[in-house]
Amino acid sequence: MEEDPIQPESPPTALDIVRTRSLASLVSQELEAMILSGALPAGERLNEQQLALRLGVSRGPVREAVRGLERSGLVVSVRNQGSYVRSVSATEALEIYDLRAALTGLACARLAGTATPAQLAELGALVQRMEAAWAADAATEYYAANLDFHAALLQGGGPRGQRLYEDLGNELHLFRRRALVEPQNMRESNAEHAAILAAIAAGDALAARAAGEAHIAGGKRRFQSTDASRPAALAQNAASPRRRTRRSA
Amino acid sequence: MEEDPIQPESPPTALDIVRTRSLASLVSQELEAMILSGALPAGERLNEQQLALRLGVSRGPVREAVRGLERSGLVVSVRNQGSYVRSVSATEALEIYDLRAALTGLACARLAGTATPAQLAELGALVQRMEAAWAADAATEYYAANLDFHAALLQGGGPRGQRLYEDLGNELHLFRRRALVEPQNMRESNAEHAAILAAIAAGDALAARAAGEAHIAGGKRRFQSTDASRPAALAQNAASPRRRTRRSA
DNA sequence: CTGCGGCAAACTGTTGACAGCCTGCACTTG
DNA sequence: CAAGTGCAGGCTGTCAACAGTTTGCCGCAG
Repeated sequence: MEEDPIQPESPPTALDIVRTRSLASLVSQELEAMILSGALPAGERLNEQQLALRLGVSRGPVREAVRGLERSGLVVSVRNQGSYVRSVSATEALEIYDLRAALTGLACARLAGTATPAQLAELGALVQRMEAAWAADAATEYYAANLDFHAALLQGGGPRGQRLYEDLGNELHLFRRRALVEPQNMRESNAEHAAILAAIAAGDALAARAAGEAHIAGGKRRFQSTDASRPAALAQNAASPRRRTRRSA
Repeated sequence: MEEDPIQPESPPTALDIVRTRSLASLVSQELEAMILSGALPAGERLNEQQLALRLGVSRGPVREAVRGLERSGLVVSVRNQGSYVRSVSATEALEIYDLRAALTGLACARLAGTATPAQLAELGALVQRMEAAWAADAATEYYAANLDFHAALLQGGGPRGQRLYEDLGNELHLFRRRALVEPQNMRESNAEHAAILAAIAAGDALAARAAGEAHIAGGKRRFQSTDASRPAALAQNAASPRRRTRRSA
């Protein structure tokens, strides 16, 4: 045996990753990270052989990955013309907020009936972490804790809804790299978090749902007031897949 | 020229489809139809070269299509082992019902504020069509009209939510080919349709939302009472991707 | 100077082929 | 007779190459 099957290796950091994940899935993961990090901005053309060369693989896996990303809404493709990082319009962004509100409300309502003490403690710790981040004016820390909080919320709602929520969040990232978290917004947002947690802890499904929806609606409002209504951002982000532009090598 | 570009051919039934759609997208469409029609039942293994041979294409487009279907939740893949039509468990099916309820409620609420007379007329016509189908005991006719009704509902909610709803509906089809529409259920279901329409026509967003959610919840209840709670169906549909089974050609 | 037509480069779409892995059967051995 | 082992077959994962199309540029005519 080349590997001892008895002792469990907790860190999957080995080349047995290669044994379980296909190249296409790894490329997909990498491309998704590139898109969400902004390395591949919205509207950017995806050159297959260039990506293949850069990632050290053939064009086959790249094409498969792109096809998957197309289905998940991060990429749009036109035959014989190429694939482009999807541009999300302002109206689409607003709709996505509504969808996320509905999903969050559902998850909160369910969580109000099924939450374990451990889950409540976890949510409470995250709220405190965000409170501390606000006090320290640590935007990135707040951002991370906020992501965790929402993930924990959705985790209680069900696996399918969780994946849906993540996908929608990714699409939103295409419009604006990161939601602007101003100090005032942080405070307001975290107050809503606390309200959600309180309703869940009280076991009040209706109130939890309303609080969850109100929180996302608040995020939508904050988003609108800072960015979306500006025509500049609108015009910039509503750009359709433009004509191919020859790259100078 | 082999084709006159002046006169607009309303039916796109030509081989210029080949000029706009890639083989991979056509294969994806075909596979999706096969899965939803039951020609490829849940748990079925997808043999790439067999599918390629059957569809008259190479394995490349088939692989790309399968990758897309994997992202949309219809297929699961295991490296070096193959792809399988996804099996949806009973609990997942119930969660999907909840998600669809939230989406439908959202669409109804928005529609209550934005519905045009034409949209209202269309919805009313569909309700009448279903009423007639119920009177004639025409299950398939009712089924089709029901699909149209919900599509029209979601269309008013936004394009993104519509696609989401369709995807979730497809996943539900994986659990049970078609929701059993018994005469009693048809009557009950269509009464809920009428309630939705009334709330939308009245412009009452809250009532419309509640009616929309109640309708899907009713469908979930009807689904549970007829099928899901039966342990047989549960065991059959919860099957995981099983070991490869050699096919006798 | 402007509009048009042809040409060449690049890129996508598709195919066929090769290597590695898993599976299942048959044989051997205790 | 049961359990383990070697072997052949099939299938997936990946790659390299070919054909078709689109695109951008250059030259030419008006």
